[in-house]
Amino acid sequence: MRVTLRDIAKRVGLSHATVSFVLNGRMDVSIPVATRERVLLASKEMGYRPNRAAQALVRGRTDMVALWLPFVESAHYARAQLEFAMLAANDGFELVTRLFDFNRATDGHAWEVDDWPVDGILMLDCHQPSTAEFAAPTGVPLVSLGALYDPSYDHVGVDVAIGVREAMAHLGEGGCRRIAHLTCDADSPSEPKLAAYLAECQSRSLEPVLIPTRTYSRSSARSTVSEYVAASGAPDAILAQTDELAIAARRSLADHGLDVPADVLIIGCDGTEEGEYAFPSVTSIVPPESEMFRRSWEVLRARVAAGRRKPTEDPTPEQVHAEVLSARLMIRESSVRPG
Amino acid sequence: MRVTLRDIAKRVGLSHATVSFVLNGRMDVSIPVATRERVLLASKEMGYRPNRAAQALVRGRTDMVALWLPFVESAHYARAQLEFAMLAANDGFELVTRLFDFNRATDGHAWEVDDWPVDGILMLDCHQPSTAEFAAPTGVPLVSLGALYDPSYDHVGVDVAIGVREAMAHLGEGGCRRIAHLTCDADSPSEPKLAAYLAECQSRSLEPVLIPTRTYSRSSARSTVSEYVAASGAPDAILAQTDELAIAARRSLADHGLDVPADVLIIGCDGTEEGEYAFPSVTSIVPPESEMFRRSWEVLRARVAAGRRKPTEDPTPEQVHAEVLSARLMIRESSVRPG
DNA sequence: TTGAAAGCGCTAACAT
DNA sequence: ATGTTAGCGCTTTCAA
Repeated sequence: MRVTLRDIAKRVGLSHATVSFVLNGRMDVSIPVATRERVLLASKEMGYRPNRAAQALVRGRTDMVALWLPFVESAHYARAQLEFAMLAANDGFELVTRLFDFNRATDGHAWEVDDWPVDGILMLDCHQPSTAEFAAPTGVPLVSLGALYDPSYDHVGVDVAIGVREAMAHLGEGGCRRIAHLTCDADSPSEPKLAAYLAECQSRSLEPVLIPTRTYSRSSARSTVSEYVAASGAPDAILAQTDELAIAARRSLADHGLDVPADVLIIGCDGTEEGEYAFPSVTSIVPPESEMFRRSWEVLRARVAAGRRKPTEDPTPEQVHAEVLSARLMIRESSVRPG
Repeated sequence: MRVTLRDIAKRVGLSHATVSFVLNGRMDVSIPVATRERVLLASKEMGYRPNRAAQALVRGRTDMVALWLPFVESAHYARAQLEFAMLAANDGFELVTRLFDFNRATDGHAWEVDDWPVDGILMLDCHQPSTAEFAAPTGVPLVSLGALYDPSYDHVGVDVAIGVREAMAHLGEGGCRRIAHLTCDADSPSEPKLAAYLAECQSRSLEPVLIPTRTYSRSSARSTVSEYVAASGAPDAILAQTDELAIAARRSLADHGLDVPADVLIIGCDGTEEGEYAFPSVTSIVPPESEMFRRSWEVLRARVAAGRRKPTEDPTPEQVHAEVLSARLMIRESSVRPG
């Protein structure tokens, strides 16, 4: 059986309450240093581990925070997970990653339903009609982040419009007129990259060309691009929704005997290492990842801490933290005509 | 305040115990269908959510399982996480991913210490002296998996030796004599790929050449390979510990004006999509990922379920589940001389 | 300075 | 068929 507070109390001849105070380092209760040390020692010797469930039950919090991610395998999200895991751990929280499968969630399939409660939620690129209804009712602090953020919550968003503008200008300078957008959200005109692309087409008097892929997988993008090229010939350039998609497009073009960047220019998004090390290296619209993660965590941490204050203290009026960073174009080989 | 069992009980005029039985679907207690329905309805109407902490406290389990991963950003691990998240969810468990930072852990820094207890642990590629001491004492069912598995636990390991042999033979047929191994574990002769490589060198009378990179990052591999090539010239082929490292090596060779596969052949490991879509596509030693994940989960699930049986029932003798799958060579462009 | 006792929300044995 | 009751391990008043 596991060591409990009472076991320690018995060993040192104190009440379990006293032991609890000592172990929680509560200096507001005056307990002789000697006693404290005896308790600490015994606790160490007996290998005491607090029962987290019992603590959570009585404290009303779990010291866990959730990271919501789209159900997509991507280096961008893997990176987020690593960074947030460290940030959270530094502040005594454990991070649990939850993959938000929109296709299922929108079925009314109560996805979040059985998960452990968390003290805070980080939502990365999760802004869908269905998202909010899972988060809102719980009253848990929530920070929305990424290019697809929800401005009605605290957010540290990313504005991709600038990056897209730079990309389109860059491609224009490269002599491209027929610039296609490879996207998995062709039917969601509010998707930020798509919206920015369409706006740019308009302002530059270009005909929008959408290549709609069914999923975010490379294989899906490859076949979609392939079909498009077979049917309509290659565009001058492809602006892809992610680096992975851009790389898949590059492969697809190669299947058709077309070279990048000699025949077609390509630009991706997210600034992944995969893109950086690809051949040719992929020009990308890159968000300030680290800053976004760091800022988001700071905001969430503050909210969670505030949630812990006694109701009496300074109930500042609820105000949404609104912060938007910019994604900028990083030019690499895939968008620069050789020679 | 959140709805509790007692609230429901009050509403329907029953005791909270009865409500608990109904909500837990316990058919061994005979309760009229009509009553059951009243309870269920009230529970739904009132939006009842069980308090997970209270349940965990009294049940002695959390319905969470942990996935331990090396603290490395890799598509292979991202994939594992996705698959296990689904498998676990299907059986009513929540998956929490824990990144095992060996460098810190070995400091005696009690890493696992403050995390939530879990009902089971999946350890992927985590076999280090320090690993076991975190897992063993808890008595939690544990399945070790991956190429770096711990045979003293239940395991669904992967034998890379066959794949490495195939790779070396393949390179030999390609006329390679000087085959270098790019690895992050140059000083751990027990690391499976390294061990297999060394054994193959011996049996094929080749001089082993190690290119030891400091971390699993592409940038580290790139500079290490670069230094090696600058100092000793390019080898005939490079066998890399991971696909990511292989791709970094390819970039590094390009930095030196060398082509793959014309000048140098390259083989990676893990069979990632990144490798499949790279230019040239990367020949890889690929483990049967899906099968490994599926089998591991089945083993763990069985152990967890067994842990729940009443002590009286059939205490089968403890026996380690030992299963080892084989990683095989998948030949793609990077290891085939053109023309 | 310390201890007794209540109770967090739930489960499960034991009564009725 | 349903209610009563005793905890699970911990935090936190309130007394002593």
